[in-house]
Amino acid sequence: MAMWLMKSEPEAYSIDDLKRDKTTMWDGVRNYQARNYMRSMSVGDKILLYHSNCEVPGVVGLAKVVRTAYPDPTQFDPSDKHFDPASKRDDPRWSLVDVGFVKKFRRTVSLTELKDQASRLGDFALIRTGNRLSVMSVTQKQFDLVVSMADR
DNA sequence: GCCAACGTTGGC
DNA sequence: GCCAACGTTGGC
Repeated sequence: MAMWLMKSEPEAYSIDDLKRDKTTMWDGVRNYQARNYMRSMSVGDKILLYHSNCEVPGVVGLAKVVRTAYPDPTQFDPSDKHFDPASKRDDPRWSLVDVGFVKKFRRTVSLTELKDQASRLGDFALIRTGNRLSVMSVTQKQFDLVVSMADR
């Protein structure tokens, strides 16, 4: 089983929205590496949910993969913000997975705290400078450390 | 709102 | 295939 970290802007879609919806299509990802990660996901893979572009950026809870990758319908919708006119229906460019709510942490594990733990986290994509990936893989050790930080 | 660090696009 | 211009991400 693999583990991942996925970002969202809470103003667009927050962990509270996911808690309400139970599951959601993780649509709108328009980055090839992030897309490739989603295509490699399996049902049951664990996800650290991260809030970006907000007052306290950080990991806010856990989710899981509930459906493996399939074409992102928003790429074909001209009225959608993420419409991609270059994507063909018989060869869709963008994929998504369905994500299910698992739990919301009692507190946010902030980006600042994660940077403070950089030496224990090892090579963690999230805290590499200039990283803008919205989907990244994490190791079991990194996953467990973040979860233990949330319990403090 | 600023801006650094990217990724993508398109002319050549 | 190079690379400048442009658009986006996301912390601060």
